[in-house]
Amino acid sequence: MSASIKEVALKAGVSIATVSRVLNNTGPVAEETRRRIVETIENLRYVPHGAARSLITNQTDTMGVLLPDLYGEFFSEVIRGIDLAARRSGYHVLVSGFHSDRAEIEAVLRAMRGRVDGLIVLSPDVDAQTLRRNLPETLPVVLLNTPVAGASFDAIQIDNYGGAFAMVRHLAGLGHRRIALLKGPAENVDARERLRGYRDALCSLGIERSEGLEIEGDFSEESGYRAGERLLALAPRPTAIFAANDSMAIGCLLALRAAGVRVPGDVAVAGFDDIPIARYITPALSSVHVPIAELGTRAMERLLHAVESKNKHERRQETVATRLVVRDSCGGAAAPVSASSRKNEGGDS
Amino acid sequence: MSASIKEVALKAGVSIATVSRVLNNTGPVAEETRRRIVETIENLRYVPHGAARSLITNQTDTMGVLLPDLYGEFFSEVIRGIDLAARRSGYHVLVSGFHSDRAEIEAVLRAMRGRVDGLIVLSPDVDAQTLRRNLPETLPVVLLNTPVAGASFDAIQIDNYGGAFAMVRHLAGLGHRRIALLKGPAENVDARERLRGYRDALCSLGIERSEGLEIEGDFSEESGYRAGERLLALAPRPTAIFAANDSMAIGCLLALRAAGVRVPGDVAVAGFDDIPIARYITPALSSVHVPIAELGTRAMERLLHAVESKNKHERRQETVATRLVVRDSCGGAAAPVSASSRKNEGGDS
DNA sequence: TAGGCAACTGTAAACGATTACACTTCCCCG
DNA sequence: CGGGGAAGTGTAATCGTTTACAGTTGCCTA
Repeated sequence: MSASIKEVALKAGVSIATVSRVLNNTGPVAEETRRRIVETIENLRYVPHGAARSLITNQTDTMGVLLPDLYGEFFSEVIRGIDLAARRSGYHVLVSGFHSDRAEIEAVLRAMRGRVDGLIVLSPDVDAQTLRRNLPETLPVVLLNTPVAGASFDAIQIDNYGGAFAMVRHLAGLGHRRIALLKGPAENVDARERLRGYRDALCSLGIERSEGLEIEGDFSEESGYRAGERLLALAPRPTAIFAANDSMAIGCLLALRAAGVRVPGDVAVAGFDDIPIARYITPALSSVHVPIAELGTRAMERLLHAVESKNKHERRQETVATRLVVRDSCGGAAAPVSASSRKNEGGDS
Repeated sequence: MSASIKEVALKAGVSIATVSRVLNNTGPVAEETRRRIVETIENLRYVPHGAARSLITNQTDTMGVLLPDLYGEFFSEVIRGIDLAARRSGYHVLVSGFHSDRAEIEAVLRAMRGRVDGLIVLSPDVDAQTLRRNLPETLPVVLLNTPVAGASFDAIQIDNYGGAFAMVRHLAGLGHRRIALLKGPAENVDARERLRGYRDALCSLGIERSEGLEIEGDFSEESGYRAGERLLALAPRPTAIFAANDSMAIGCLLALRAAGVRVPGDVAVAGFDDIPIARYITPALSSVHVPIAELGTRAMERLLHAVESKNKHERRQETVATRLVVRDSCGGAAAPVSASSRKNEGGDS
């Protein structure tokens, strides 16, 4: 294996304590000695052993990230944001991704001991109990887009509510009154919040809500297609369709196209997430932009703060603002509009 | 902090050695004693300390992944493949992503000591020298899509050559003779190999190559757009355009659309990578599909093998096959065709 | 000139595990 | 009845660091 501090000390004719001192710039070392040691270190290409250091300092300079079984752009963007913030502060990132069942998550959670200084958990499936039970109490944790209520964890979330609210009001502003909603899975928080935003927006506009205009979906493109077909069969057709995510919006768009319905001429369509494809599909899809990387960055910054304060800081729930992106599919103007910027501090859910 | 093995030993009334034995199932332990220890472990919610264990066993159960500044789907897919294979064998994954300059890469490489058992490097910018100089010789390394020639490293690559070759022959099979190539950056290996495949395919078809039909590009959508404009201005227009990646193909498509040129009616267009957008753009883009996740999986499997054999195994260069995906943009048939499956063992480049 | 303080350095005890080795028992077999 | 081997357990060294503590200088000041 590669050289240890002992060998460096030997070759430089000093004790390991002195080597350690120049390594960490702690305590005084004579200039001449320092020079000799630095030189030896370079000759031997010595690098301190991470694990050994961790053992004594009780810190690993590593942050863990726990992800669900997650596809595509969202995943990479969130990691990008996390890694960026982490590296800026000299931390490494240990990812553990693509988990499905709970036993697996528990195993991974436990395996984190002695490996990370903090943890970001992004998982709709995990409950606060499971977390607390499988982690040392002193380990700082930040929940990312994870539905754990209560003030016991730091948490960062997308402003689903505000985004949906803004989009519906935008559609209404274009003159639409019969606005359908393509719902996401009922157990998904994002979906629930978007639904809430939709309903409240209608309410705020004085438009009466109709059960028939809320169609079931599961966030998949296919469910969007089927929903599109069902919406077309409706007695008074909706004039606008708001899908709770872009995949469904695209599926819906395809169904409309197949049926010969013009978008936005006959029906306006909008999505949520602003995935890259949204810009390219014809017609270009209006959507609610979610700053995914920022989500990651914010979570990591929060975590860094938690680590610094030794987890004794005040817990906080943050919401990351979304942004309306208006394109061809809803026939509106072209300028992006700020959608929301709620920031909810303190511990209430 | 959480309990240590010492506390477990104390509470269970045994020595730490015995606890360690039941932990790792090494050596004999009386049934009654084992029961008592297991119980104590669960009561105390004891989990072995990763760093401490690493120190003595000299293994971390973690694999490092070094990535360049990389966007989107490719990134997440490759990580997915890597993580999948890693977890299957009980390893964790330490990512370090989004590096740009070399000094940074060196720093990260060194920081890996004592943190990982092996390393996957995915970086067009790093040379073999830099790698060897900053890593312990005993550390297994697998290069992923990284242009390091020679037999000194394990390496996995995409079959860029075969994919490009197949696509050009497919276009020719549709009757095209003037096939333009939209090149990628000259310093990029992927781009170079695709260029080589293009040229060789033309040659194999007895079509004479024309300098004018090879247009510069840098893999960006914008450069694709500009290239599209230039191609339209050409005296005898090409009847088909093969872009070295999908982003450029899409840019090109937009340029053609803006100019009122019909695709595939007037000009056929094809790309490379088969990014998700390819399916959705109108007309749907023919492309060469790259199994990105498989790339990651294969790299990790190779790495696991290297770790098992203590890095004393035979080095090997592998190539992952690509697959032709024919869609509307080139006006051909609809059935996917196997493009290539070279596998090149042993050490020559 | 003695005492004290600063600068520099070394010794040794941690950190939390694994594991070689040695030590009891106990049982079995000749 | 004695010797040997297996089973069960403990002691202590070890991994590569950091760091409290103590020791040695040398210089300054009273």
